[in-house]
Amino acid sequence: MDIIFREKLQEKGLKVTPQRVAIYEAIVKLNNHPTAENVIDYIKENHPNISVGTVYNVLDSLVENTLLKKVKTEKDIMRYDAILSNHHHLYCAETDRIEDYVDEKLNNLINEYFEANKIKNFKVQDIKLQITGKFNNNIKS
Amino acid sequence: MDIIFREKLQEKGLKVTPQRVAIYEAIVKLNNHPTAENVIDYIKENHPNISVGTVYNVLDSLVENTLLKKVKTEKDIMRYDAILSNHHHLYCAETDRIEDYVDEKLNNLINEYFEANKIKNFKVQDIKLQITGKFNNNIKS
DNA sequence: TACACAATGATAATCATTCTTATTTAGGAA
DNA sequence: TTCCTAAATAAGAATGATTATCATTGTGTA
Repeated sequence: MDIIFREKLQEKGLKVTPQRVAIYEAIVKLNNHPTAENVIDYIKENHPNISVGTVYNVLDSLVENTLLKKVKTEKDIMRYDAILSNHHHLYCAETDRIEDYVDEKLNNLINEYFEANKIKNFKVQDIKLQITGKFNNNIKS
Repeated sequence: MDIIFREKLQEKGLKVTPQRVAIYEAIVKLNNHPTAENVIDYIKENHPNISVGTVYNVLDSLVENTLLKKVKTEKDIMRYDAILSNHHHLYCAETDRIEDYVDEKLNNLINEYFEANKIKNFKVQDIKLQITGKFNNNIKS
C-alpha cells in the first residue's frame, strides 16, 4: 500500500517525503474519515517532529493531486436558509451558487428504494442530495 | 412576511427585537443561501449599529428555534477520505460517525431518473447522498 | 557527489466564531 | 403609563483552526 502511494506521488511529480507517507498512513489507519485535527493528533503521537503546518500543507496537496478526497459532514455548516421545507440542493462549485431543488417524485423514488433495500445496521432518518453541476444561466430565477 | 416572523418569535417565547427582524430580513433578501459572513456584510451596510456577535447569536437562536435552517456546501469541507471510488455516506449526527455507502444499483436508479427528468437550466455532474440516521451497533465493520 | 528547488519546521499572522461583561431593552405587571 | 426583571445586545477580548512567512533541510536529478 505504501509502495503504491509512493508511486502515485511520483506520477504526480510530488517528492516522496517521510512526512507525506506518514500522513497518508495516518489517514488510512484512522479509517473512519478523520478530520485534519484527528490527523494532527495522530501525527503528534507517532511522528512528533512533523509540524502542524506541514500536515495541512500535505493534506491540501494530496487533495489537489487527487490522492485524497474531501468529504463534508452535517456539522460545521455554514449557510442559512429561510426555506424550511424539505429540499435538496443544486450546487455549482465554480460560482458557489446554490439553488433549492424540490422534487417529491424523486423523494418517493428514493424512499421506496430504501424501503425495499434496507441498509444493514443503519436506520435512515433523512436523505439529502447534493447535486453538483453547472447552471445554464446566470440569472437568478 | 415580517408580521408572520414576529408571530413566530412570540410563539417560541423569543422577544421581538429590531435586530432579529433585520437579520431575518437580510436572509430573505439575500435569498441565495447567505453565509453568516454574507449576512454580516449586509447588516453592516444596512444596520451598522448591529454588532457582529449579535448576528451570530441571532442566527444560532433562530436555527435552534427552527425559524431558520442550516445548509451545507461543498466548500468548507473538513474530512479526508483515502477511498477514492464514488460513494455516498452514512452519517450519525449523534456520534459523528461516518461510514461509506457504495450502491451501484442506487446510483443507476438515480442516474436513470435524472436522465428521464432533466433539471431545467442545470447540467448535473455529480450526485452525492448524505444519509443521516443511526447505526445499530457500535462496532466498526 | 553536487546542485536546484521543492518541502518542511517553527512560529507569527489571520480570520471566523465564541465568550465576557457592562449596558440596554422588550414586554409583562402594577 | 410607569416600573421591573430577565432577556438581548454592544463592544471588544479571547479562542482555535487554518494559513502565511521565511530560514533551513532534503529529494531527486544532472
